[in-house]
Amino acid sequence: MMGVRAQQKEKTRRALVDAAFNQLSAERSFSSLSLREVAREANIAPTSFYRHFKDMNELGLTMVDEGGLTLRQMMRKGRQRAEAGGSVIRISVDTFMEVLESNPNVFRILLHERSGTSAPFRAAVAREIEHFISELAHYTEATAGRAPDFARAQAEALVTLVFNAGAAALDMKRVDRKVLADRLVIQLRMVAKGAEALQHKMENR
Amino acid sequence: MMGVRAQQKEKTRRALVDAAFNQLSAERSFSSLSLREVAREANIAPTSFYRHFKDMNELGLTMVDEGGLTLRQMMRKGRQRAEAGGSVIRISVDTFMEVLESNPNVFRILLHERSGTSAPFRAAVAREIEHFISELAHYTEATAGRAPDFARAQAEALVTLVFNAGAAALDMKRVDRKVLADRLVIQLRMVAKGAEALQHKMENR
DNA sequence: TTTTTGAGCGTACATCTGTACGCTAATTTA
DNA sequence: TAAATTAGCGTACAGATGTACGCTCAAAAA
Repeated sequence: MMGVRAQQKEKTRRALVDAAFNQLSAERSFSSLSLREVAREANIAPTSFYRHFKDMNELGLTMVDEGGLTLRQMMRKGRQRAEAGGSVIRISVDTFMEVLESNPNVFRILLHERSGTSAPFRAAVAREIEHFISELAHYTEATAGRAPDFARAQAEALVTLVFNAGAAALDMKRVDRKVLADRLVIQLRMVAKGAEALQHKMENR
Repeated sequence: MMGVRAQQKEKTRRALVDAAFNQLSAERSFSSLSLREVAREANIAPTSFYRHFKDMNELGLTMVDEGGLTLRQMMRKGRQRAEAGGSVIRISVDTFMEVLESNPNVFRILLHERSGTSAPFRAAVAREIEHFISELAHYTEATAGRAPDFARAQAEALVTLVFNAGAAALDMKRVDRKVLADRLVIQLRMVAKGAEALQHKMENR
């Protein structure tokens, strides 16, 4: 059981993380936030920040980990919906777009730091994306009977296309997102179809 | 004919652009450069910067435009090589990897500002990428007989995969790049094959 | 009860930033 | 030749940043 003191500390820590997430937007990346800004938004003195994080990097990495987890949990929930029947691709895309709409800033930090200037950040984001890829590769291997290497390449392509579309969607209004989602579905089908065709070609030799 | 004075001005302007390009690296993005840093590297006083650019944004947009142009020119040269025969996909990928290796910073600014915090930057990068996509869509339409909408979706997927691989390649050593390039070729073939299959499916209905 | 711990604060400082302003000196124009 | 233009510089300033240091005072440990 947590003492009064530890509870309060956790509360402040959350306030810091939330403050940072809330300050993210299309015009504001994590790396452009200053320690003082985050502290201000969380209503603590700048120097108190250090009671919770060594520096801004540590806060950022926490956010990436937390964000990746959130995203994966939501996508997994969506996949359960797909098990009821219907196009897996379609349902996954729709789920993804919903996640994007309700947690844009979680996606933003992953998206932006993926091509950021800090190697640890890039590695952390890569790790999160890797989770998506390997979950998907495993799924494809099992249900479509792909060879492991092939399943991997296919999954990577699928995730790349989805992430990229997500980035584009962030800037868009709902109507345009719909068009984007439809096009994305077509592109994902291209990859799926093509992977199948290539696999057959290799087997019949 | 340019007077002595205009020549000198152009030279200094170039020094600024080059200074900025040279300061880019995996650890340093354009948006993290300060006006003073760039001026220092170009050996002019900070305040002289304003004789050439309104602010850092104007310099950055110049770099994006210039970079996009460079990239397209190099890719076009590569495409001529492909006309001699061989796999278009393979040759294009190899060309791209060579371009990447000889102009990493040109690619870096496009890559990073694509998901940056400045709307004008994002728009400028999107414009450059759009050039790649429409050149490719036109090519696919002509040589593979795709329907326009389909060719567009396909080209978009191809370019997305290539750019994404490029981003990954920036961090890698030569050996790993080779593995990456091979996988990229497979992914691009998936898209090409799949687009073909989907197109046939639509025609036979 | 007494002692120790530690979250949060306020002050302070060195460093860096963008840019306003006015000058110089060389080129260009008249 | 005389006048106008302008690239580049030096000085100066206000604002923001990260963080060192020492204090307080409530909670936890002894």
